[in-house]
Amino acid sequence: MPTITIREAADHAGQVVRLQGWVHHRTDKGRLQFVVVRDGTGILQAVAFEKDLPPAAFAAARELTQESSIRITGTLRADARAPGGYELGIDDLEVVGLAEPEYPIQPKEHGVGFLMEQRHLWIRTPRQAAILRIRATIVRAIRAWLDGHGFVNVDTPILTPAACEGTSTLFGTDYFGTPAFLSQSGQLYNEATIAALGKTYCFGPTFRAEKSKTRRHLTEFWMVEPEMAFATLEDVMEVEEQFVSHIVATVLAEHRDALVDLLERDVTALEAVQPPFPRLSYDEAVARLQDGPFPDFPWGEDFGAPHESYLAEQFDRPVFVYHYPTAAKAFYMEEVAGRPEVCRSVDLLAPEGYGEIIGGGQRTTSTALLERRFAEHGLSRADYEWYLDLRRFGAVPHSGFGLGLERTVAWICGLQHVRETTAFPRMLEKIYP
RNA sequence: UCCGGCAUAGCUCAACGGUAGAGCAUCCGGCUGUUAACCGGAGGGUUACAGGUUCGAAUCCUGUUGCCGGAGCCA
Repeated sequence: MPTITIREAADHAGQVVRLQGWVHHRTDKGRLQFVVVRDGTGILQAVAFEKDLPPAAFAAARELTQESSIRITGTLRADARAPGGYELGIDDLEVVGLAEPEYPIQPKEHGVGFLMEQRHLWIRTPRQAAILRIRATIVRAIRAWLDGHGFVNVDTPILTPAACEGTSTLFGTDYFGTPAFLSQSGQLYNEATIAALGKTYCFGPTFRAEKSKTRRHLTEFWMVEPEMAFATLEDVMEVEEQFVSHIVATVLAEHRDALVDLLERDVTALEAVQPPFPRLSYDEAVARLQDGPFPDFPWGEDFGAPHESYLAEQFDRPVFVYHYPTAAKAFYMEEVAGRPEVCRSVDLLAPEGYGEIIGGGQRTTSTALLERRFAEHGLSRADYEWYLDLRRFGAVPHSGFGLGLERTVAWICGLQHVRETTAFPRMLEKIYP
């Protein structure tokens, strides 16, 4: 007798099979019990008639509580009355672990505050499980595309001696008596590794101790940061549009049903994500804002969420905004030739109000410019001697970007908040469970 | 950190100055086709906390805490 998973149930219609999983829901009809089983791959209705089971097994079926783990055997058959079209006619049942009564999460509406407190159980629900599966697919697509395009995975340290960018707040810790910080970016390190390997990327957790409290912020999130030697801003945009399109196409190919059925995602919006993406200079973007609902938007300011949403709304696919004001961006950005007030940076704004999912640009090769920026940003030059070495010994034009995994998952899945994109989100003042 | 809102049974909510309630969940009973089943019964509360106003406060006022939404900042 084969032990099957629910995903492959249709292939076993007419056969006697074994299935193990958790009780998602039970309907007690007396001498007839409906047991809806969840096994991590799907959901299947099983039905136990008293006459078909050993008396002890049927008695156990009558006592099943929500989320009890069970092992059942029976005949799998097509039945239009069952959700999903297939049903398991139980002929024996074994309780593996009887769940205590009053499982907190019911098949009804709950508040998000309550669900986050129960996150360790909430992830069992089909919708949450589907999101985590899609996240895993996105991670795989990211690695597959980069690995297939000559990038070498070089992971960078999480414990770091100083700020990478100097702007955001860092989580501090003690490193054998000296202060250390949790990394907020691996980029600076990969500016070093590209001189050894050409094209590299790091992909791991990133920490920002910002007091940010919005639907697009986590204090711990994952970021993939590709970096390329001999690459310009224009090169990076071409890479980004190919890369993002591949990620979206992979999810559509593997999870269309989950997107439509469980997440109620409008997949036509995702199907539009094909290269090339529209390109807008910061100057043009500001002009659009001023001609639109933000006539007083001052040139030089960074965009807020409403501005990003307005710009992104005008296109059916992600849009690049490049050549931001130098003052609004990180210290390592290369200047635009002849216009030092703007820099060779580029952000990628996702459609449908999801905002910036990628930030990137061309890094400066000028030690003089870096030394000036350290002073302007209040950074200690001594912390960055190694970074200056990269300019002293064979500097090349180089560029890269960082893609926020959780924002990308939220966008592709059509979620209202990034907290559902990771199993155990870390948010402002929230670290349980 | 700032602005706004909310806090009543395990959950989702009602009661809005006059005896604290419902649905779901739980427990007991019934039912051979349920789809968040249905029917009958039971238990379940320091109305977030502290103070104040009042004959009387879940309700009005002040403070605290927590949560939700948004902003700034960022990916």
